[in-house]
Amino acid sequence: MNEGTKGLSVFETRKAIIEMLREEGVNPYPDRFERTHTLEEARSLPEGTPGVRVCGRLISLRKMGKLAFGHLQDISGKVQISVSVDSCGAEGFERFKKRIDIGDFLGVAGSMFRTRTGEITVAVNDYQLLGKSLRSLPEKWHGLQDVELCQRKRYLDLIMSEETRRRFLLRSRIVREIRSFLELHRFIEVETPVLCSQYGGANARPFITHHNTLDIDVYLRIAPETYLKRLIVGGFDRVYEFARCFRNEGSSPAHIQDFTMLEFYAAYWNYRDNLNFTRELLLTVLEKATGTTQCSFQGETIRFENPWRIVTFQDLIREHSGIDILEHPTKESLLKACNKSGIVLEDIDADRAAWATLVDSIYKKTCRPRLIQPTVLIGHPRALSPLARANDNHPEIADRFQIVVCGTEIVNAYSELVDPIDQRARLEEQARHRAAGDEEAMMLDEDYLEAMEYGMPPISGFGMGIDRFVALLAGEENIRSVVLFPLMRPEESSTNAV
RNA sequence: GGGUGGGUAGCUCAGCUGGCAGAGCAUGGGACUUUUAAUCCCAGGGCCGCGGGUUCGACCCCCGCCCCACUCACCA
Repeated sequence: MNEGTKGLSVFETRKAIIEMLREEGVNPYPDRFERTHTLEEARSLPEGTPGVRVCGRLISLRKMGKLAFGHLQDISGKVQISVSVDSCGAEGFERFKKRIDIGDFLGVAGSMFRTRTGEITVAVNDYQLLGKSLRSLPEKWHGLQDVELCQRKRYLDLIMSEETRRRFLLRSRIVREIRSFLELHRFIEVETPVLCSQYGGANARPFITHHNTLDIDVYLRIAPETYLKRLIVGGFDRVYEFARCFRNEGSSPAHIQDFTMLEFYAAYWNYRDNLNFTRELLLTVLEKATGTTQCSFQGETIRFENPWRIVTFQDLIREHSGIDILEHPTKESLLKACNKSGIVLEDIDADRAAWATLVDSIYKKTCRPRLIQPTVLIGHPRALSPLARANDNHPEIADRFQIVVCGTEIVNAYSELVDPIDQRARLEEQARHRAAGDEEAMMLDEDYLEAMEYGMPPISGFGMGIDRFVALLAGEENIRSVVLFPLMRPEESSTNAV
């Protein structure tokens, strides 16, 4: 067909075709195409509809002597096209066969008809190349199977996999519905710094970089919390942010270093108000984004509409390990109880770990993996929550809740600590942990403390891992499956190219 | 970081006891006016992840390294 291209690679062959096109006066990369319908819209047009102009990527092609069928694909769907000697003329058909390849972007004009096998199809009487492809697409039947390739070349995964397209469209829809629910409830969307001279709001190690002009090291935020609370001080009494956060720590199916966290803060609410709101938020978003308030995970049906079990740390740990943490108020006593119950806490530095750290690790070890249905966990030790308000009646615990689904924390929320003097004392405590070598302990943020000293109303805040939430609703076990371009080590070829 | 599995053509995958590197899709040539994993005939395409070693001979065995997935540990 294309004389003189025998033995060349696909890439070289296609480049040769581009040269031929240019010689023929055809621009292989034109600047626009007038489209009348998306492909999904075209599919529902009645037979005989004339003047249909659609476009997309040609993803399959079946050529015969005087007739060819293929499918165009766009984000809405696919539609079959037919190009023939009858509809495009002998010359037009020959040029189609010689110059158009699978993978090309193509615009066609024609009318709708139904084939013998009943498929609605565009009978093309004119076509235009809209973007020449130089590489062959992955195998049409299996698509991209290599997980590494799917992540490195997500665009190919998206071209080849309907399931992948649906997954990322779901993510967009979830974010849209969350935003719309918050807007409906008068929350104001804001953007706070990603590059910070102080980091806080969570216990995690940050990424550090350098600001050349100011000649200071700066951190990528690990959470937006203290900035959002400064805004409450400033009078924005309901704020939220979809915050890209960065934590320089290990990766796992549930952890990625560059992730998205939704945080919102509402003045005049306590954590109970927040829990009621959160339930409404999640049920509404689920219903609107997925059409149901259930999802399925590892063969289990997760029913969000059922009443969520509310359980304290103390009761939950007692239930799963037999240990009553309040009967063991010192770490020595608690460690002894663990040994007696046969709970092995490897990698816990028994000398350095505080009582609260032990509690947390007993919970993660014995309880969290078994919390499959949505569970509201309350009664966290105050020491685990340096920015949370202590309970008025039980000052050793925090007014805080977490929502755990499928063994994963989805939501973390509390009544915020708004007392600047108490906050200073707690951050000083954290600073002592830092000095003792705990890299994840929070920094003492004078600027934040000063903001608090101007006065804060009652506040309740909320944080949710968007990637985890989406993965849950998409039935994915690895959050990388719902991140378009997860960070990976660069390939050799791309490092050499520099 | 530890453990397990994987890396072979652009893609999806075979590859026997260590004995010439294979198929399908894709690509090039030919036939074909209702195909849809089109079909039929022919052809081209390989740093078997990288580097050592053992061997007459290594995709295969041994050692080291790189990348990916899962898993354990820390973190959401």
